[in-house]
Parts: sequence; C-alpha cells; structure tokens
Amino acid sequence: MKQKNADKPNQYPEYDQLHLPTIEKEILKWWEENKVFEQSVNTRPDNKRFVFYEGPPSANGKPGIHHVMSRTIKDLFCRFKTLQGYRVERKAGWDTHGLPVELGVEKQLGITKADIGTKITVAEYNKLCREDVMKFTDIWNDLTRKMGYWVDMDNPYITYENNYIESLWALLKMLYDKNLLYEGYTIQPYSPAAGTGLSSHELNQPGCYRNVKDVSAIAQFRLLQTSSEGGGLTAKIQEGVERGGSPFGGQGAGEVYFLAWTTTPWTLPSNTALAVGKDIEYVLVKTFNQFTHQLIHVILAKDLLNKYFPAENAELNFEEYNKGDKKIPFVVLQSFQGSELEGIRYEQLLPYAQPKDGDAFRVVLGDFVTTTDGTGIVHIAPSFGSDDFKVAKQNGIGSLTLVDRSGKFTDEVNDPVFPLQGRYVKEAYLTDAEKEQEFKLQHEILRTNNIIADLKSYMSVDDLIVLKLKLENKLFKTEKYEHNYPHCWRTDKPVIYYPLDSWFIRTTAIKDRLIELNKTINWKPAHTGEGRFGQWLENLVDWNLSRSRYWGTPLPIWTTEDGSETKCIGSIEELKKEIIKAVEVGVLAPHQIIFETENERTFFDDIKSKTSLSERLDSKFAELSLHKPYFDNIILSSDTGKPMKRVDDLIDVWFDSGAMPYAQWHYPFENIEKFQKNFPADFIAEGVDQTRGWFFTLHVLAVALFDSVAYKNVVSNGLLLDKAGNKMSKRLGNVIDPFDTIEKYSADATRWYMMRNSDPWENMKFDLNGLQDVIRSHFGTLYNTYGFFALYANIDSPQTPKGVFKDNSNYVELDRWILSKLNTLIKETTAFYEDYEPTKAARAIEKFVDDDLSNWYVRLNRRRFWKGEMSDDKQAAYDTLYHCLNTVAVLMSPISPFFSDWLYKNLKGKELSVHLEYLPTANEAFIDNDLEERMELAQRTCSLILSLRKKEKIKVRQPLMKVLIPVLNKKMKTQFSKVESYILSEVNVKAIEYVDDASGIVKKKIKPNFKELGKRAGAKMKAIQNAVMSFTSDDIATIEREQKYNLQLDGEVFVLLIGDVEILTEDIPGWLVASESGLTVALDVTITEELRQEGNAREFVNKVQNLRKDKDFQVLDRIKVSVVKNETLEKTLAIFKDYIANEILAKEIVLVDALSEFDEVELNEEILKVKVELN
RNA sequence: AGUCUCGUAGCUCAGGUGGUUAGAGCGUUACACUGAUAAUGUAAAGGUCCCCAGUUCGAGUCUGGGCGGGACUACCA
Repeated sequence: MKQKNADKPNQYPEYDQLHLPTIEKEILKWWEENKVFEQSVNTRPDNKRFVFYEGPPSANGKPGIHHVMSRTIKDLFCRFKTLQGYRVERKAGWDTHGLPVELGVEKQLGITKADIGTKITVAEYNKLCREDVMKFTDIWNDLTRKMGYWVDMDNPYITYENNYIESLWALLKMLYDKNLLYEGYTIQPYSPAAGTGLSSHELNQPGCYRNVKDVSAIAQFRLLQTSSEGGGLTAKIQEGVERGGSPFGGQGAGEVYFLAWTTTPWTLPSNTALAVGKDIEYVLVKTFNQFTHQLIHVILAKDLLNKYFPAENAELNFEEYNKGDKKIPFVVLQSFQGSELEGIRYEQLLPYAQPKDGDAFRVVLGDFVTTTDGTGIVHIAPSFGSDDFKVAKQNGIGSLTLVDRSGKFTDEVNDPVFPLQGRYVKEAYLTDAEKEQEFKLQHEILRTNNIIADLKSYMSVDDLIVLKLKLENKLFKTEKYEHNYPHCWRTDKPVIYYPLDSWFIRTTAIKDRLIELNKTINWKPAHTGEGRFGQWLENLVDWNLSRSRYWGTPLPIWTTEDGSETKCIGSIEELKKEIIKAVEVGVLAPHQIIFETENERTFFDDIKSKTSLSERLDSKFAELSLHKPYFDNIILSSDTGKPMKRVDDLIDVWFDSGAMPYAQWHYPFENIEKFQKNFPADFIAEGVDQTRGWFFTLHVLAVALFDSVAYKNVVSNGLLLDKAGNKMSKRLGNVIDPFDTIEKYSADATRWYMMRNSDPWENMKFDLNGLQDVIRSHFGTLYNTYGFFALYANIDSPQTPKGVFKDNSNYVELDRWILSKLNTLIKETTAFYEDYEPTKAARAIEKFVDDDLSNWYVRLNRRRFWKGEMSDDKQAAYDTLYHCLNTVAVLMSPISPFFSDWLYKNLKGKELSVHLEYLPTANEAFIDNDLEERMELAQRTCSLILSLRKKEKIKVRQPLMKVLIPVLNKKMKTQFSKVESYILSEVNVKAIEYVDDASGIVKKKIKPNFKELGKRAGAKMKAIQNAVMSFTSDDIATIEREQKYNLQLDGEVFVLLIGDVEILTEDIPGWLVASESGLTVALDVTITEELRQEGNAREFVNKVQNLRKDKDFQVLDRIKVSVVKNETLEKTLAIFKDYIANEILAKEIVLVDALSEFDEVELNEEILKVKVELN
C-alpha cells in the first residue's frame, strides 16, 4: 500500500486506505527474500520440538477453498507453537497412488482397466500415472504460498518414490514377522464372466445396476424338535403347536418350519444359518403347504403375516380344506420376540456338503434384518453375501462355497435327480448354444426320473432348485421378483458376491490396545475421538490391504503355488539376495528376472557369475521404480526350494499415508535418529472425513509397529458448505475459488473469517459477505486504531516504548484498565490456543480490539492525544496504545500472519517480523478485576444515560446538570467514584449525586436468589417466592439490617438469609429513570440558561470544526472566524469565547455586520452566516 | 440401516455444573456523534430455544421418544 509519509523515514508509516491483498503481496515478498519461515524454525532450539505431520494431499486434483480451511488450522497451531519458542519443522508431502489417479489416466487415454497390459503396457501406464499425479503441483504450491501456509515444500515426501516404498516394504515385513499380516478372504463383488473382482467404484458406474427379474423363493427350514437338538424356545413352540391340536415331536402334521426368502435360490445349498431381528416379533402359524397340501406350522415375522395369509382366511375351517383350494386356512398359535429364537437349530435344507468348521444351522441375530420384504427371516450363505459373512463370523458359523470361480456349482452339488453339478448358477452366463444343449440334457434327465414328462424349455439352476424344494415339501412360495441387481460393466453379465483372497492386517489382534491408546489422544472435538473413532475401533474388522490395480505399492509377498509357503520381502537388498538365491537354486532363469524388453533379456541372459548378477541387479534397481510390472515375473525360491510367485496385489493407498511418520524419513534404512525425534506427532489436523482414513491408518500402524500413538493432539475440521448450506459442487456451480477469494478479499480475512465464525469442527457455511464484515469490522478497526496512533505519534514523536512496562502505577485509570484487559487477553488467548480452540481465541482478540481498545479506550482518550504538548501523561497514553497494538499483532499472528506482520513492522521496524517474536506472558500484576468491573459499570451507566437523553431528545452536546445514582453499598460508591470522570465527560453531565438509604428517596425491590435459595428451599420454593415478592419496604429494611428474616410458612419458620435474596433499586419517584440488571440512573433534564449557552458554545464549535474539515485545513492550522451579528451567539460568546477559540484553534472570533463570502450553519434552529479562513 | 453430529432472532453464532427478563455481531428502522470520518454511538423491532413426553419447586440446559439437516460406514436377503 502506498505510504503517505514515505519521505520521512523516522515516522510511523501512514496510509490512505486499507487494502489487505496489497499488504499480503508485499509481506509475502519480504518473507521470501528474508527466508522468514526458515528463520522461524532455525531460531528455535533443536531440543524443544513441536512435531507436526502434514497429511499428504493428492496433487492430481486442484485445491479448493476447503483446503484453505484445514491448512489454516494446521498453520496457526504451528505458528503459535513457534511463538512459544518451539522448533516446528513441517515437511510437506504428496499422496500419489490410488484409484483416482488411475481413473484420470484411463479417461485421458480413453481406455478401461481391461486394456491395461494389452493396449498399453503396465510399465507405460504407470509412467503416465506418475506424470499425471503431479500435474497440479504448481497450483498447490501457489496456493500454499498465497494463503500463508508455512510448510517446507522444497523437501516433500512423495509416496511413489523408491525410498518411500522401500520403507513401506520394511513396515509390512515387520507386521508379517509379528504375525499381523495374513491371507484370508472377503466377500466381494465378483464377475465370473470376467474372472475378476470389482471395486465398489466399478460397481457404481452408470448402468451397472439394472432391474432384472429373478426367481425368488420362500423356503421352509425344518425346526429340529427334540430338546437335545433344539434351542431354548422349544417348549414355547411346542405349547403353540399342541394348542393348535397337533402332536409335537412326531413326523408329518406336527412339523414346524422357518420361512426364509431369497432372490438367489442358487445360494440355498450353501446355507448355513438363518438370521432374525432381535426386536422383531414373530408368529407361529398353522396352515397347509400350497404345493404338497400337507399340514404345516411356519414361523415368520408378525408384520408380514398378512402378506402371505389374507386376514379373511383366518375364518376358514381346517376340516373343510381340500387339496388345491385357492384359499388356505391358517391360525396364529403363538408369538415371540426374535431374541427368543436365537440358537434354535434347524435341519440343513439341501445337504450336499457339510461346512468344515463352525457350528452351523442355527438361528442367529442380525441387525440388518428388516420386515420390509420377505419373511423377516434371512437365509444366510456366508460365502455369497457380506452381511452373511459378517454375521456368520460373529456367531462362529462355518461356510459352504459350492460355486467355483467360473460361476458353476462344484462337484459337491451332486444331485441324483436334478442336474446341478457343474452348472452355471446364473442363466446369463450360458450362451444360447450351451443353453440349447443343456436343455436337451435336462429334458432327458427329468423325463427318466419321472419328474417332468416333457420339458418345454431350459430351466435355470434357480428353477431346478425351486422345483426340487417344491417336491420335497420345502418350498412355501415362489414368484418372479424384479429387483435392482449389479452387473459387470465389462461383460454385462450379473455379478455375484464371492469370497476372494485378500491380504489383511490383523487389526483385531491389537484392538484393545488401539482403544486404550486412543483414550490418550486429545481429540478436537472430543466426540469425534470417543464417538465416531471410538465406535469404529469397537467394531473393528481386519484391514483389507489388497487392491487389484496397477498404480500403487506392490505387496512384497511371494507364495508357492499351493500357498503353503510365503515370504515377505522387507528391502531391496533382501530382494536382490533372494533373486540370486533363486537363480542359484534354479527356479529363476536370469532372463526371467526383469522385465519387458528384449534388451533386458539379453542383458541378464549372459550372466556368468553370481558377482556380475549382483552388480547388474544393483545398477538395474538404481534406475527402476518399485512399481508393477517389474516384480511380477520374478520367481523366488521357498525355503524348501519350491518356486514362489509374487501375490499380484497392490496395497491400499491408506497404508501409504498412514506410514508417513516412518517412510518420510526412509526409516529404517536411514535417519533413525531423525525419526525418533519426530515421533509421535504432537499435532495433526485434517477434515473429519479422515477419521476412518488417515487418522485411522496412522493410529493402527503406530500401535501395531511401535505400541505408541502416532499423534497426541488431533483437530478434525468439518465440511465447508456454500452459504445456503449445500455441499459445494461443480454441478451446482457454487464452488468458491480459493485464488479468487484470496486475490479479492485476502488470505488473512479468509483465514480470520473461517476461524472466528464457528468452531472448525462444525460444518461451516461459507459466505463472502462474512468476509466483507470481517475486513470492515475487525481489520478495518485495527487498521484505524493504528492509523490514529501513527497520526498523533508522528506529530508528538513520543519515545518509542521499549520492552514491557514493569510499572503502571502512574498511569491513569483508563490506561490501567486497557492494560488489565490486555493482560487478561494474553492469558485467555494463550489458554485457548493451547487447548486447540482457535475460534475462542479469535473472538477474544476481536472483542478486545473492537470493543475495548477502539470503541472505548481510544474513543475516550482522543482528547489526550491531540491536546497540548508532549507530557508524561501523553507518553503514558502512547506507551499504552503502542503496547496494546503490538501485543495484538503477536496474538493474532497465528491466524492472520500477513496483516499482523505488517502491523508489527509499522510499529517496530521494517526489518523485523512478528513471526520471529516470542509470545508475551501475562503480567498478573496488571490484571485488576475491580478495575475491569467498574469500567464495565461506567459503560453500562453511560449507556443508560444516553438512552434517557435519547428518550428526551436532548443532544449529547447539550450539557446537563446532574445525574442521580442509587448505590447499594460502599463498594459500589467507591467503584463509581473512580470512573466518575469518564462517565461525566462521555455523557456530558456536570455531576453525579449518589443516593443511599439515608436519602430516603430510593425505592427498593427484592426477589429471591433462586440459585442460592433453591439449594436450601427445595420444594418450598414457590411459597417462599410468593412471600418474598410481597415484602414491604420495612421488610426489606429488616432483612438488610438483621442479615436474615424469619419467614412464616404454614406454621413453620424458614430463616431467610441475606444471600438468599437479591435487593435492587428500580425507581426514584419523580425522576426520569432507566434501569437494567440492578443498575439504576436518574437524570436531571432541566436545562438552565447557562447550560443552554454552554450547549450553544459546543454546538458552534462543532459547526466550525465541520467547516475546517470541509475546507481541508490541517489539524494544526490556526484560523480566523467572522460571523454576521447574532444575538444568541453574542450572548454565548460573552461567556465562552475563550473556550471556543481554544477548541477551534481560532486566533480571532469577530462579529461583523455583513460578509460577502460566508457559509450558513445552523445553531440550535438559528441560521448563522460564518466565514472561516486561515490566519 | 448403523455410528456420530447439528437444530436458539431474517443471517452467523454465544449460552460450565438446571435458577425465573435467553444474549452478541451482522442486517433492518429511527436517532445521534463528529480533531479516527468510507470511522463511531444509542435505541427499537425481531424468539412456540425443532416437536412430544418425563424428572424437578424450577428445563434452552438432564432423560426418553420422535422430526429435520449433515458426515461417515455398510447393505439391500
């Protein structure tokens, strides 16, 4: 910004107008030229560290305004700790792997995942990913600079670098050695047609979910009835059955079945459990099977009863039922809660195979069970549904996987009658020709087995199973059911859920420790740690690390074909050794080692000796990246000499970022000491969406590897929404560009607004109007306050205050007051920052600057600054104001680093920076609560008096004689007397008269002090309240005198203490009174002739001052004033001429008969003709 | 569906441990002030504290149930 007095180097700079973006550009340039960030780190000692971890952003997307939010939080606490003298090194980082990068490249090339390895080599593809991921780095760095986020961008950690990946391998190996890394399976979407698993992203491609019609079936699962076999509810069921008139326990008529619905009958052979809802009510119903017409008892959810049993059929007589009747009679015999059904055993529906482990064929509780569809009882096939898998695992139930990876039934599904073995479970997997051939076969088999004489068309596996169930009295109902079903985006064929091999980190093994250590972490807000994160840990499942993609860290695990032997490689060195060993053993031919080109083959083909192989590997590894495909073909030798292939998977990118405390230093290969000094972090901060992301993976790895937390304090900020509360999205066009915002409104205002508006963990509605307010009200006020200081300091040239004052005893009340406030502010702000409460800190600073410093201290002190020559009192005023401004600059510097530095430089010198300062400590001796209290009393009193003036329409400029203030006690009077002068001058009244009891004119009012009295009175409260409210003034006098009062309540005596009541003054009969929270003032509004003259004088001064200003006179210019004769003014001048002349710096005031040139001014309804000229 | 969270003035937000007139700023309206002047002050209007029930002498605050917004996680037999 342009400095007005730049030619006067010894002065405080003065400026025309505040423009924050300009300030920021200047300051930024200065920071960079002087390496202020580096200095702010290097000037702090190595042995006093505050460790911060930067959560790596992905540079393949552009930064948004929400990044300004989270980075402001990171930056401000690092800056705060620097002020406290800590050394805060901040290493930047980039997250470079993962699906978004791959998808971006695929889109750019117009290819799909299937084309990788065919249309484009994996090596080329990964090269493109590598280039692409860093494409917005410059934009990110630019934002980092412009928003004033101090982080070391020159030495970032980058997750795709070999050193980083090698560290990851070392960590994986550590986990492997601790038996925390294992191979298992999860139920994932799988496309048998493509032979590959699908990610949830792939499943969410448009068009993948389609409405299809499938055969659905409600199967009957027969309850095992003897008490030795069944669960606890047998007796209740038996009672119900017998009440219905059937014998329980026998075969036939007394059988009881669970009804369970499925849209995938092909999973029924793999059924191993049934799930019911704990709080769902179930009923036992007696009826007939519609296909076999046998008498049956079935159990289903009560809510769904009438879906299958029309209410009117309850009237039907069982005796009159004939086979084939459309209307089937039923009767409800019993009802129970789902929880009562738990543990009951049933007969396996289709016993083709038995699960190898676990205790199957029981009823379990599942919280996913609903009564919106089906029967309220869910068929569980753990291999083909992830809910199923989870609930089975929780309940120790084994699984059956009677479908192979090509989507066909296994050989175990060997049915003597129905052709199921080796058949595709989905009709869609068959070609028309296959279907035709299969149809012929089915026709023949069903005919010879006397099931269907002349089959008309192909029957799907689902159809066959339904038919089989029907014949065996195991089917309750079947129908075509239309539902949304996922399809493979590549083959268009339906997807099935299928158990797929994966590598896991056994987080469940360290669950207790994860929970325990989490309790030592300081979460902001606390509920994210206890609630969201805590719940997540309580319900922990093992971390599935496997990803079948291309651009990422390869899982360094090799296994033998049969999976009996595995090896985890923890370093490049180890890999080289294993390669050499493999070549020696003979499982790996040199030409297989690496890689893709003919050149490389010959390169390794002519290996003659071990030494040369080792050397060549060294040179090769030096130039290769540790990504696919370079290890895919390497075959290692197991300990028993068997060949081992690498597991094809990559690892979850969250492992990459969770490992940054170690991998950023290439630990454990280098920098071991550096790592130790920087672990764990004192502080991290990210969006709340990282709770299950980065926050989680950091925690898991730290606990698993080092039995430590990874971070001690964590701030998770909420979402940034548009001003209407909608999520910002390109589609809605409500995205706010961070660069535009900074350019137009400045980074400081943005940062300040974000921090002061609401706690960062709340979702924030971002409104540009809010920025405007912040600039005007906060920065504008502070800027004006500085401007005021500079304006007068440049005239008076006070001594530059040095250091901190030790003594304020000679200072006037107002100075001591603002210094008291200031020291309170230092204390509070420090505590807020230390507690990671930036909003409270910002608001406290804002209140101090706007309310206390500007609107009270400066306003009341203005006269002191422009009146007279330099004096001790003036010096005290300058010292005080300077000290306040300087301290505010330091306190606010973490949040708004630019403006605070600008302010600091203006005050202390251009060569200094606030960011190299140290945080001031509060001087307790300066904090005076009584003083703060009485100043507040003064403010409230002024406010009341001004409101009275207002009511009476008496200008403040019109002096008044006196104001009456009732005081309740001595302390109040003392308090008032010390601030009396401020009140009088602020409200332009000549005297305060204090009235107390003795005066007899104050009317008192009493009411219970509920908080105090409530403790003792309890239920008597109402009665006491009534009694107290009807106290006479004598009663009040009594309690004041005696300090207690014996209250008669229903014959009992209740001793009322003085502390149990509040006594207020509220009225002074005959006076103009205003009252608020126990403070009452009465104003004498009589305007005497003398007062009127004085008012006129002040009015005249005011008008002339306005003229001076209109004419652009300088503050110190002397003037001559001529006025056309006027009687009123003449009278006023007779008394107040000296006063007026002094105020307006007039050498002469003359009354003349006429003026050729003049201005008209209004003086209390009279028009004066006035000429003002320089003298 | 589960977990967490939020709901107070037109808007943005404060309101330890329950206490009787529920606050601030912005905005609106009116008035004032004027040696900080694109600054400042005062006042007015504006509230079923999301709803219902409970505990209590007393609930914005505690308990239960609902409604609505948001985030995350998962699923749809």
